[in-house]
Amino acid sequence: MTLAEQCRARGWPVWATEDESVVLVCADCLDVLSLIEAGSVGAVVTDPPYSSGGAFRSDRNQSPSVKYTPNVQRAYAAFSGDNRDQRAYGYWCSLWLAGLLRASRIGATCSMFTDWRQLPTTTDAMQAGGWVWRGIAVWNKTEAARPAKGRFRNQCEYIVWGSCGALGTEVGTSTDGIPCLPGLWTVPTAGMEKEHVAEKPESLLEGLVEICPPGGLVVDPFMGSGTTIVAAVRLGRRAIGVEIDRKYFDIAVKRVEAELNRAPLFEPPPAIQKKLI
Amino acid sequence: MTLAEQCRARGWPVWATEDESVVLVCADCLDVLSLIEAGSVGAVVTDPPYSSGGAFRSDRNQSPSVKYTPNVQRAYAAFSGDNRDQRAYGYWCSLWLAGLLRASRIGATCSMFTDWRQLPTTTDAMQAGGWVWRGIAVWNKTEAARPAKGRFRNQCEYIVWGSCGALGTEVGTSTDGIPCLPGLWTVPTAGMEKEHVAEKPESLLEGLVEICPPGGLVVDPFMGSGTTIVAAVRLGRRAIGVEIDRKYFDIAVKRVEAELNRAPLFEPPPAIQKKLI
DNA sequence: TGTAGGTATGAATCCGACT
DNA sequence: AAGTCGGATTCATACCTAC
Repeated sequence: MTLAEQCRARGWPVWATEDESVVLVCADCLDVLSLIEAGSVGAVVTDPPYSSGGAFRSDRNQSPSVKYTPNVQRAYAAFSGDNRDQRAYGYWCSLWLAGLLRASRIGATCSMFTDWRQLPTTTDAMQAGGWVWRGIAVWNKTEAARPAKGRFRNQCEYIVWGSCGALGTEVGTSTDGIPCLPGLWTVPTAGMEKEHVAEKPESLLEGLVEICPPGGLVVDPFMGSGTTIVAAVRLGRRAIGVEIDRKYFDIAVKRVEAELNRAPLFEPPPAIQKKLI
Repeated sequence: MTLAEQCRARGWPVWATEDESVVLVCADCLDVLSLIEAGSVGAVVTDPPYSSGGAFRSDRNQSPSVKYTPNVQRAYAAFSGDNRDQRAYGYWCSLWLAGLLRASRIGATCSMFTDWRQLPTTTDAMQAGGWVWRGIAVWNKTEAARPAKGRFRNQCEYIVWGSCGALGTEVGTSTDGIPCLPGLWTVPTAGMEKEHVAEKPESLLEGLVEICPPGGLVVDPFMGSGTTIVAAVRLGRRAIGVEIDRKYFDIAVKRVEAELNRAPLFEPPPAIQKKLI
């Protein structure tokens, strides 16, 4: 049984292309990961809920859109899984990271967003999940949440990345077709038409998806509104996306359908910026 | 007895201006910190040896210039204290960080360089030393990183920063005269005439020193070739620098003397770039 | 002044050979 | 032998030299 068939059999909403080169599932990722064929994944690219931004349980218990954007008029749907404390966040991350490792081939990579506050927890969790921690890439948002006198602006988010075992040396783990990738992207968020509080720019995700060999399988267990999957489709990678929240799942399906329906001859996708210093 | 007098009494090489607005000491910083007047420090800005760059003790035991720059024609003098494993590095950092906290006034800040590998250890050590961890600033070195196919370039180093208690709110901790500081600096190292393998660009340190209130006291317990002290002098801060290696201490003294002897009317220091996105 | 080509560089990393 | 050592190798970029 294919992944889509197994998920449908469990009663989860599923959207997939006919050849299942793209499969989107609405469910808890911890339930789905065990169904992915072992050794099939080429790259994990994901942006989990950070569970950051509050020292106390009551702060974290607020709905995320209230917590992160208190003065913003636009209302975002609440998203799930953003209410763990730092220790629990680490344990929880190591759970799904371990599940993804099982599904990954040797030499696959895992790239995962985090903010400054959760960065140490995230590197621990990645290693606890069995991945070899390889480094940190930086996303320069250019805008700080709150500029303040006498403080350095926290204007960056971070991408912690690692590999499933050796990188580009073992049989079948060639880096052919993968370029040298930048370690820093400067992509402003200003003026983005966001569907999700934490939505990332498409050009940023295109840069990250490039670490997956062409034609390889990209997995995003926290799909949100689907930016990672759109980028993967655009760059000719296969993709699996999982999202627990029905509202965001529906948004992601729409965006991925729209991307697949683009007529590439008349409206080619924007060139990926190779150099983004 | 003044700091310089106390250090001379212990037989350590000392260089100081007459008013002791700048004091440089050649000694182990752990021995010197307890002599600094409690509550006098406005900002710690430092770049300790990372003890990075190798999975095995034997790798770290190589001379730092072999470890970090094996193909390079030019040879740098060795520097001390670069051979601790990750746990020992954390303990050692927390020791001198605690010593600096005692010497700091409420609202003082500590900014400390680290690389990706030691970043989680560094944030732990800063908190263990009693500082309130406030964030991470980023130094984008641009071209300097070693590129590799299928990997994100490690082109950034990180500045972990924190405060001695409350920041800019308690009595006497005003942020008057301190601007909103950037959270990312893009400063290439290419073409730098370096005296030390790990020497940082002067403009970068000028940016960091700005977090100290004008006229305040900047301390660098790992002075190296003295870039932090030069930046502090240039921006009108008082400064204490400590360096254990005599060779680098002598270099630092020369650079600081040269900076103090500049005729500011005829050769003004380069304007500090306020905005370095 | 402009272009092309060669060289030096990087706060490493990897792997085979060895003890 | 849940190890250790040492030498080969990585490639985009800046800079230098030649034309």
